[in-house]
Amino acid sequence: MTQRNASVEIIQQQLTAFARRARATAARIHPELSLVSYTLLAHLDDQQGCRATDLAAHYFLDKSTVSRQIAALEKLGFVERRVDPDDHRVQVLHPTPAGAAVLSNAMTSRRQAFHERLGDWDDADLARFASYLLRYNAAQELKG
Amino acid sequence: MTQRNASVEIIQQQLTAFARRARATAARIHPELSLVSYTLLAHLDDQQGCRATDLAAHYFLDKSTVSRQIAALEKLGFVERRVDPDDHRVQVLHPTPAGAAVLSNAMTSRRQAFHERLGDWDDADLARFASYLLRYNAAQELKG
DNA sequence: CAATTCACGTTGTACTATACAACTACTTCC
DNA sequence: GGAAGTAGTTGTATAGTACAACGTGAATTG
Repeated sequence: MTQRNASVEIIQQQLTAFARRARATAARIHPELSLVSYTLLAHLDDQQGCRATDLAAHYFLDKSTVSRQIAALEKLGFVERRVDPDDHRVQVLHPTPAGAAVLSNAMTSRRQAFHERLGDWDDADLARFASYLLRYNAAQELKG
Repeated sequence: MTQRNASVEIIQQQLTAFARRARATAARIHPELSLVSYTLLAHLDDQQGCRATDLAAHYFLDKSTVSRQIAALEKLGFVERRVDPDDHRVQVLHPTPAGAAVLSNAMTSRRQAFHERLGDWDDADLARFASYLLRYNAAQELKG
């Protein structure tokens, strides 16, 4: 096997191993917010509100999945809906203050966990790792 | 925000994005074998047979989860059990020829998909990316 | 402008992956 | 030989997901 093939094989295995653990890890570091809820809520926060359809498109989820996730977040009081006055079909979603607070805690826990795991990396390696992941995912999105 | 924090943030986001898509991607590249089935079967193949408990420990899964996954793979005719003659509690698991065949197809598809995504990377970057992922996951396993 | 088509979201249904707890069957150790 | 431990299964519950059918409102078009 060439060096190149060996590298690809390792990347594949390691990304797969990571993916398998991600949900469980998320549950451990912020039990109050699942990986998906966290992701959706973070997107709402980041975008200053958006539509369910946008979330579905962005995360390759079915609109019914998003609908249920949002319903759950709403039931927990973390998200609120505001009907778009220009188009009554549309509900613009926003984190509530409680949602923003729980998100902020989760982000802090996540950030801390990642900083711990990456604590002994030097800055140049971190920057390079970050750029590789960006590049990898960007390619995914185009071809996916 | 420091450069270092920015890198950690990106790593976190990108790994999370990857994880979210991994199952769906696996389903697309090899519909006949889910991400988990694939992983377990690959492990059996790689280890030349092992016990359910070993799989559970290795992948941080509950033994009941492994039990059901293996039952499903057995039902599909991809795995067989051989009671360990030295310890009748133990079932040593092996891929069947059919299991090895389907695994081999799935591995080929995966490999191809990864090679495509990584096609325009140069060898040095690939090798470095692989080493970063190894390092990241190794740290996870110790602290996990 | 009325009728058709389209877009947004919800609900019914089904399935997969997962965990925890209770259980059975076997082994080991005192 | 009985107590304690280990391997695996089964019952039960939950999360996340998809697809299909639907309701409702918007846009287009003949």
